[in-house]
Amino acid sequence: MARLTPDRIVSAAIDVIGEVGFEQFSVRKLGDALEADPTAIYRHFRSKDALLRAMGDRGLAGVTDNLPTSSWRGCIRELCVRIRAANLAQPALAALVRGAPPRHRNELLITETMLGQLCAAGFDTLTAAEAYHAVIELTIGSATIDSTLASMAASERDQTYAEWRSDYAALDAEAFPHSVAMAASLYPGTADDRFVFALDRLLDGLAAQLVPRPS
Amino acid sequence: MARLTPDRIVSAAIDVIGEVGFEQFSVRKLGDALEADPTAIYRHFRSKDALLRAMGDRGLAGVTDNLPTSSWRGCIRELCVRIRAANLAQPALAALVRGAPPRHRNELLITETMLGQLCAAGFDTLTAAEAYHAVIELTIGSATIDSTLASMAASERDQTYAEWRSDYAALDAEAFPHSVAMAASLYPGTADDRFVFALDRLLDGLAAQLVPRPS
DNA sequence: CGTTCTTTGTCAACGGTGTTGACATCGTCT
DNA sequence: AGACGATGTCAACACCGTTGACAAAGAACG
Repeated sequence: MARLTPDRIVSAAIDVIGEVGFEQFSVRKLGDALEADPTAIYRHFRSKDALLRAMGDRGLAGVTDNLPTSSWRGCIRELCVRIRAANLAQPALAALVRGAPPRHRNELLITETMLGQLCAAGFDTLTAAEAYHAVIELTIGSATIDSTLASMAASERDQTYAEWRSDYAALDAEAFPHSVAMAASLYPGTADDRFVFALDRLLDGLAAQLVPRPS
Repeated sequence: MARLTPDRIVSAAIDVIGEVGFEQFSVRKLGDALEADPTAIYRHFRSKDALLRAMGDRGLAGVTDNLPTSSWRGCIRELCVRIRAANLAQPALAALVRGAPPRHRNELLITETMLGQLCAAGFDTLTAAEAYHAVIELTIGSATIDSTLASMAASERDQTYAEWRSDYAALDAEAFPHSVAMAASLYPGTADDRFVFALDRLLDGLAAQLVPRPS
């Protein structure tokens, strides 16, 4: 068997997570997949956390490449959609949000791109910073929330949504009139659709900040 | 020692988490704090997850009481600020967002309140559902991201922010011009301030959806 | 009252986890 | 050839959530 390398370990870890899910991912299972002793991984990563971090960084590779630059809104929108997709594809990324945020190269590229677009759009420094944080919080936060459901099979996911809707529908109609009435309409479209709707509304609100001062 | 009750267990669990932190919280330590066998907890909660859920719901108690009803925006805004505060005070809450359906009473009250406000404001059913999900994702997601920093002491937190800003300032000015230039302006105000800014912009965008059809 | 039956606490144990230290191996460089 | 550092292997530690068997303690009922 070929030698162990950080790259090979990260690739295998992504595969294993894809098979057994993030919750069930363990160093021992990773060792099995690599056909190597689990503890050999610690020769290449100081801890499981460091491994997850490296996986996250790989997931963000290329996320700022070839973005549409015709409008700041379109650029940021596309970038956020990609970040979300990367997060959902790599549960390790979403899980890392809770710990101290690692400042890797790809994340820095995201920040640079967004700040550049916002400044070019005409936001003053303070508002640009606020807008950057607003967009990032929505994107990362939403991805964190949706990451577990995103890792489920489509049929299983649909069934979960159906269960939740019927939970709302089964509530006491007097105490929860709106919940019962709207039960069938909750969780509309896909989670991606709902995120894009929220993002577009946020961008609407940010764009409105721009209007009062047309320079 | 008095009998074990769900209430007593939840209270003790909150104390233990306050002492040892959420990551180090375990059923065994909870058993020690209760001076009871750890497995006795399973007579009152089906799993550790169910216990955490109950803790989360207690943190949300009263969150929908006495909300300002003069405007739907003001009401939802205040409600979201309270939800965020509850999440930051209870790390268990923030950790639970992973695929947890809102089954508990206080969570249901939140949903009911928001849906009622949005319907009363004039949103059609679909848009109200989308708006609800948008606001909730921003609020919960943002709280999840900020929960780790929120658990730090103020001085330590400020130092962390200062470190991050100097990280940005120390970047290569050619590759990351905007990051370097805006380093001092990043993370403006408090995390709460930044959340409220994002929430207000999202509500701006949602309100704009309302205008085109004044009925 | 006695006798069931259900609830609750205790104990031991299972199978899992991340991680460490000692030991063996192997490639490389002097 | 010999030394040495990097890498893989193995056993073990200290935990973890959870389960099943068993005992005590009430509650329900004839």
